Amino acid sequence: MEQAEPIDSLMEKIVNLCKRRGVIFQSADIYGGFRSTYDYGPVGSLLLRNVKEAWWKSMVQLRHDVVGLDASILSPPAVWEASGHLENFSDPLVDCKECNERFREDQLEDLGTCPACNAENSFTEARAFNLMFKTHAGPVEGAGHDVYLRPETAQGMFTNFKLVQETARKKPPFGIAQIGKSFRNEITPGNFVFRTREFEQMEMEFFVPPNEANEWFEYWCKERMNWYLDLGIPEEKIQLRPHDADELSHYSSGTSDIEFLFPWGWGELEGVANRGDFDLRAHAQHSGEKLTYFDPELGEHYVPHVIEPAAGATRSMMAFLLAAYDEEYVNDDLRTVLRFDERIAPYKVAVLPLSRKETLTPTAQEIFDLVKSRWMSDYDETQNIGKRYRRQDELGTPYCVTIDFDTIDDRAVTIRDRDTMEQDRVSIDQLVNYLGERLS
RNA sequence: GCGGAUGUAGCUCAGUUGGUAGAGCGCAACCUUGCCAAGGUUGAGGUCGCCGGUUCGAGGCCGGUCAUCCGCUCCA
Repeated sequence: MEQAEPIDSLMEKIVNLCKRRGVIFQSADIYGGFRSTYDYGPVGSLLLRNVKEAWWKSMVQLRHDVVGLDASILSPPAVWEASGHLENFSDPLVDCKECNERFREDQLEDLGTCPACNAENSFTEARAFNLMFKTHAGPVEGAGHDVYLRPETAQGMFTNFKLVQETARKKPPFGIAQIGKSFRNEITPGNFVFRTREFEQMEMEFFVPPNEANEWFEYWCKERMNWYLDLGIPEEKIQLRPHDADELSHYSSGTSDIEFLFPWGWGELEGVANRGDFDLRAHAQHSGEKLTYFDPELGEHYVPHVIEPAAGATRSMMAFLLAAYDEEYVNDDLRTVLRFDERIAPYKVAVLPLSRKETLTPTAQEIFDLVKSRWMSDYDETQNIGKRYRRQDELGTPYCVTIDFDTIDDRAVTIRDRDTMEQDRVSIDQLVNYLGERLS
């Protein structure tokens, strides 16, 4: 069997597989692509959804002390003045008055000489290039109509803190969780979907009494690490790294990153930050609203402190892809398998009639109807069975159900396991039970 | 943003000194009573990233632009 040229890097294999199998496409592909934006295809949209649902389940559904929120993406400048993003969330840029080239001030070797045209002392004053996308609301463009696309989902939890706390009748320690898109005008996006200007976050703000902040910080670091491990990220590819004092964001008094070992090195999947009372205090000050909690037992008001586990949904999805990727040789043929945890796998079950003969079709349809109402399933009847098994392997489908000519007589099907490649003969009556014991 | 490289079919690539495009795999249809990318037949699919220039003629040359990769820098 002739092999295609081996592709050297794991990233290239992943990008290639993502395009071939409908996981991730570059946006506006037919127009030559648009930098730093990606579209999630038929398989990728399932995968991303599963990552988000696994997060939501562990953070909201299975807890009594966290509630959900879905806040707006557009927000007025006042929010970002209070949050500090208008002031701090920027890079200093200078322009050369001679050649109009633009540079990052902190990257220039010699502040007096332009690297492009060698002009002396030609730079403008440093100006902040804000990383927030700005647009305008209503028909009139200009001052007073500016709105911003949120650069993080967190502020929605802070501005809604009081409403959520009162309507959900929660008292600290409690959290507000949100999944949604955020936008940052990054100067240097890259590494596939790792750093993009439009991305999806999974953030939770956990409000605690000030004296409990440190223990909750430790708690969430451990909890979040376990989430990745539980979903199949191997221990040697994930680490918790505390930030040095000079790395801290403007809002943070302590942060640890959960990092994954990407092919290019360690990269952040999630930051667990101790934001103190920075945000609620700032919003209280700017809005004039009282954002405190009255503790009836202590008989006093206090501003809760915030522990924030903020994860990247899209980059986590890429980490799960990379961690799941596996190759092995079967009969001298390369077999590519995505060994996803079944909760992450795009399709849980594939229904594969052994032949396209009319005698099998009704039964195959019957079985597809049976499984698709419970699990996201695929149906494939083209080409030979071996080829179809390998296709499902590349999508990480845990179980394939095949219908053969005996099925018509004995009402039993063959279930093939992705990881062991072993087969079980199971009666159709028992099929849902059999799969239900193995899938969530 | 800077430096370097690259861009030809869904994927991986080949296209000799300019003479208007090929392969393998994949995909689709049919045949094969068939369980791990099998075999046979047939077929779809490309204005060679995009725009402009030079030329009788450009996938090969020139300019611009968009995108990707590597390095620097930076950053959830």
